[in-house]
This record gives sequence, C-alpha cells and structure tokens, in this order.
Amino acid sequence: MATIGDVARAAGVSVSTVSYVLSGKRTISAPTRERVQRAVADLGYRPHAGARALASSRSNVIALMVPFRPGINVQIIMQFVGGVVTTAREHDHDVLVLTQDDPQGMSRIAASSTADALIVMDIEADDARLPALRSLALPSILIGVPDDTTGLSCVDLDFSGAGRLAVRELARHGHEHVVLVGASQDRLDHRANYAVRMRHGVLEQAAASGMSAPVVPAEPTFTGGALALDRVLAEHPGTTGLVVHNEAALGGLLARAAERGLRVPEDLSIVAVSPADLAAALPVPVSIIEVPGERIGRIAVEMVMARLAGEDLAETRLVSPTYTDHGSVAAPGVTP
Amino acid sequence: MATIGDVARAAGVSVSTVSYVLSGKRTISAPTRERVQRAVADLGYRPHAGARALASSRSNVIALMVPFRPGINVQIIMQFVGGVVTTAREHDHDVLVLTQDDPQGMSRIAASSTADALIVMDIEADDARLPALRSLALPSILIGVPDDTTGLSCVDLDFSGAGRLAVRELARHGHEHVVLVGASQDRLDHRANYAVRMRHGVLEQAAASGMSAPVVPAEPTFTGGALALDRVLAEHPGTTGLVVHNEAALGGLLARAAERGLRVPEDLSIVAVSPADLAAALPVPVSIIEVPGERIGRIAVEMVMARLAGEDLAETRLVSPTYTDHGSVAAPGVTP
DNA sequence: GACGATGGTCGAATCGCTTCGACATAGCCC
DNA sequence: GGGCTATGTCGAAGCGATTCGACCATCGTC
Repeated sequence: MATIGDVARAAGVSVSTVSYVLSGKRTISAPTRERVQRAVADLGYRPHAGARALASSRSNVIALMVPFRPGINVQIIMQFVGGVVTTAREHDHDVLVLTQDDPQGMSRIAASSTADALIVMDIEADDARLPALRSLALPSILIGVPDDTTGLSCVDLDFSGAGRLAVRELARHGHEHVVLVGASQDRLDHRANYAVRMRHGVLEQAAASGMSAPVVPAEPTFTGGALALDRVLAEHPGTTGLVVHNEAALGGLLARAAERGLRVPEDLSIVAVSPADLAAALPVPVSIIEVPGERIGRIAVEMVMARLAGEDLAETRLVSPTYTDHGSVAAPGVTP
Repeated sequence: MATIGDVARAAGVSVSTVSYVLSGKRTISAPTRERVQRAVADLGYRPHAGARALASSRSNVIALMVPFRPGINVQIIMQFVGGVVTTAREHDHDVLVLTQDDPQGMSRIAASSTADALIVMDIEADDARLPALRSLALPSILIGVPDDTTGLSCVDLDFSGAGRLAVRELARHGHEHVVLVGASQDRLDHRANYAVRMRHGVLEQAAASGMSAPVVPAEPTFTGGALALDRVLAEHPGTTGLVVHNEAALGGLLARAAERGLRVPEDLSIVAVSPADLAAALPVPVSIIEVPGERIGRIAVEMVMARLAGEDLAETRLVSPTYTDHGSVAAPGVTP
C-alpha cells in the first residue's frame, strides 16, 4: 500500500503538506493542492487507519452494542443498526459491533481507544450497564430512556406520546372501551421502559378522555397474540378498540379475530405501534404508529458527532410519534 | 490511559519485556512475568489498538458486509451477525459493519488496513462484487456460494441437500405430488443461488423418486403466501405435500390453508426451510430444515482465522441439512 | 576450565500519520 | 523602504506499540 511518504514524493512536496491537503487544517495553495490530489488519486492512497488513530487519538469508529438475545424484535434492531451505520459513514466513521453479553466490551473498547464513542441499545429502566456508562471515558448515547438519565444522552420514540396518540385516534372515532395489548410479562419484569412509558401514555389519555383502558400483556408469539385477544374479550367484553404494542403477537391476534368472526375495523378497531415494514406480514392492513428505527439510529449518530465536536450537553431526545391510517380504525359498530 | 511504558516502569523492566510477556513470543522468567502481569492489572492497561495495528500490521478486526435492503430476511441476517461477532470475540477480534450499498467499502477497508479480513453475505450467483473480492488484498469469505467459486472461500447451508432431504422426507411418508413454494420471482431474477440450488435439490430428488415437483414462486409476504397456496391448488390439484422455502410467506400460506379447510398434516403436509426460531410466528408447528445462521457465521470466522494463520486454500464448505419433525408431515389423506 | 548453547532481558529502529513551531516569501501600510 | 502580517511549506517530534539483533549470565559438556 502507498503511504503518505509515497504521495509526498510523487507530488514533490513534504509529508506534512500532504497531510494538510487531506485534512484541510491549513491553507495550501491551489496548484500544490491539485498536485497532491492527483498523486493521491494516482496511487490510490488511503491513510493507514492505525497510524492515523495513533497520531490523532481519533479512531473514526463508533462502537454499537447490539442485543442478540433470542426473542428480541429483530426487525427494529436491524433498523437501528442500518440507521447508525449509514449515518456514521456519512460522517466518515465506521461502526464496530459489540454484543450485550460481553461485559468487558465497553471498557475494552474505551481503554484500547478502539472507538471514539459508544451507542447502546435495548436500555432497561435501571439497566445494569448504567453505572459503567456514566464512568466511561467514552462519550455514549443510549437508544432507549432509563429512569435516571442524569449525565446520560438518550434518544427514543416518545412512547408516552405514542400511547396518547393511539388512544386519541380511537377516541376520535367514538371508541369508549379500549384495551392496550402490550409487551410480555417478561419484558415488564425486566422493566423495559418503552413498555412502561407506552402504558403510561395510554392510561393518561384514556383518563383525560374519560374512558377505560385496561392493559393485557401478550407473549411475543403468534399464539401469544391469539390468547391475548381471547383474554381481552373474556375480561373486557364490549371492547371496540385495541392498541397493540407487540408486533410479534399481532399476526396471531388478527388470525384469532378472524376466527371469531370479528371484522377489522367494523367490529374491532386496531392501532399498532411497530416498525413500518410490519405490514407485509399481516393478513390485513393495520393503521400504525411507526417506531422509526432508522431515524432513531441516525439521530443517535448525530448526537455522537455533536459530542465528539465538543458539545457535551447530556440531553434526551424523544421523537414525536406519527399516526398512519391504513383503514383499521372506524367508528365502533359501523361499517366505514 | 496507561501505556506500555507506564507498565514497564511500574514493573521495573523494559518496554520490550512487557510486550513479550503480553504476546508470549519470547520466554520470560516466571518472576518477571508475574511482576509485569501485576502491573498490567494494577494499571488496567490495554494496548492501544491503533498503535498495535501500526506496529504489527494486524488490526484484529474483521469487516462484515451486511445487506440492509428492505424485504430481506432479517432473522437470518441477525443470526449470521450474531455468530460472526461471538466467534470473532473468541478469537480476540472485533467486527466492523459495512453496508452493501457502499461500493467503496471493501477497498477502503483494505487500503486503510482497517480490517484484516472481510466476510460478505447475501452472495448472488454472479455477484457484482466477485471481481473486486478476487483482486482484494484482504482475505475474504463469502456466506453463500456463487456460480464460479475459483479463488474464493465460501460457506453456506447445503441447499441442494436440503431440497433433496425435504422431498425424501415427504416421499418417505408416501407423498407423490409435491410442490416447492420457493423464493420470489424477484429473488430468482437476481439469481439468488440459495433459491436455485434449493430448486435443483428438490427436482433432483423428485426425479429420483419418480415423482413430480413443480415450483411455485411466492412473494415474501403474508399475502404472497396465501396467493401461492391458491396457485398451487389451482395449477396442481392433487398436491399433498409442500416444501416451503420462503419463511415470510409461510404464515399467509398456513392461514389460507386453514381458510380453505385444509388441515395440516391430514390434508397437506409441509416441510419448511427456515431459521429455527420461526416457529413462534406460526399458528401451527411446522417441521423444518433449519438454516443454521449462527453456525454458518461461526464457520465463516473460523475460515477467516485459518486464512490469517497462513492456510490459504480456497474452499467451499456446505453445512449438512438436518430435518426436525414438528408434526406437519404425515401420510397423505390419513390422520396421523 | 574453556566453549558453545540456551534463556532472559534490553535498546533501538520501525510502523505511518498528525501537528507544532519555524521559516521564507510576498503583500501591505504608513 | 522598513517593519508587519499573512500565506504557504517544511522538518521534526511525537503517538504507542512490535520486533530484531545484541548482550550478559548460566549451565552443561567434553
């Protein structure tokens, strides 16, 4: 591989001049600059990543901690990752993947200067990694919002707002008996905060609209969805609207509805909170509030970049929810 | 951060001695070794990744090119990634993610010595990246097998064998009219080789068993599955067994079967080729031939390590398919 | 008891880049 | 026209590791 020395020789300038042409940190006259650029192009020169990292103490790498535990919603994870990687590249950074179950990972990356920053996803309310993150030498951004955010930067969908929006949308059509089919008991036990905040938003808006909104958990499986619907109808007869925040259960829920002769939206209105591309997996179109994974990943990287540029404010950014009508909501008991 | 110099000072030895203790490339007496190790532990020393890469011309990073195009089977992708990352860590390597639609990616990584090797997934029969891969300075491993493998190392499930196994399994139960519900037309147009090889295996075994085995493509959606079943029954009446190599369509296909009053396995036997954790998303258990994503990722990394260790044989490794019975196959027209 | 082999440690060169200070030239102002 | 600031370029000092050759003890061997 060509080195910066080769480029300098080819262009008839010094090594430092080449460096300054490439970084733009000092002014270089147009003729010299062009000669250097031509030499760079001719030789196919790329700075050696290690050498650059050593000299500049910047690796141009962002570490991303990805959860690989079974049962996780892979769809949304991939959206996050895609958003992060794409945006990182736009800022001339690469992305290194860490796994959740490598407890040394964070400190290893930090101590060895392998990455300049860390993005952590799948954050629980009192995530075990928080103390480590707070004391880490590396700037870090969380995807997901823990209970105590002091000293941390977070980004996520405004799930509370999403809950309110979903209920409002159903209320607007005249529904008075709405149920939230939410995350599994397991997730709640782990204090997954998106589930908690979603529920909070739903309850809040329901109270404000003077309506009931009980919560039924569902396992994230086909069967889980079917059982959840059974339970909704058994425990809350008269329910006309459903907010489903459990994309893996949605298929089973819809299938069971069909089995029981319930038409959507005539007999049952449904709003789902889920990644956008869920539609393909469902028998009928469902109106959704999108979890914008790619966008959140993008924002996370932009927060990283801001931090690397020196702005060290710890902030929490919540993305506003948007509702997209696909026809699964109508006035109760009325053909639309 | 502590440097190797700090460690040397703390242990009262020279820098090179510390390096040799850490790498084990020269014998160091037990007392010295222990003093150094204690100093390392006390200071929490980790070698600076960039410095190490510069001096040793080894980055201890594997680049992994991940497809993020919409409609891809995210499940299996995540399994690959998980397998690769986990195994890489076992070999003291990290994983850097590249996207498919960053055509510069490979050469950038190679020219800048950012990674020591490259794993590429989602390989098509005459993948556009093959020439670049062949001429790359970096060892590369493909997940998926192109038509022309000369000079390349590949790993994949033996889809041809999977096709044969699936048909054999159905034949064993007495089925004579079997249909392969396969990849979408789009995938076939892109010459996705797993689809081609799968079809080949199915046809081969069908011919050997003196039975018919037409192929019906399906869009990878719920609706696609439903339509595919309609088409199977319309074009191939009398079909009693299905090989489904299209996990996204499987849900819709099963739903349509139920709608039409077809019971599984009494009226219709089904073998699916898919990642193992598909089951949760289906209304009924389906016997599968697993696409062992994690295992394939693991093998890919092991092939990388072999290459980095000097073995430069280009080989193709096909993982043998295994069939797992979940009760969706029975003799035609017979209650099991 | 001299000699070569072996084991343990060190010093210094090297990897390829960034960046600081220095310097030369040119242009400007009063 | 002399002094100043700007502008463009260079040289050299790191950055933090690895690794080669050299050196000094020890030890066993004949």
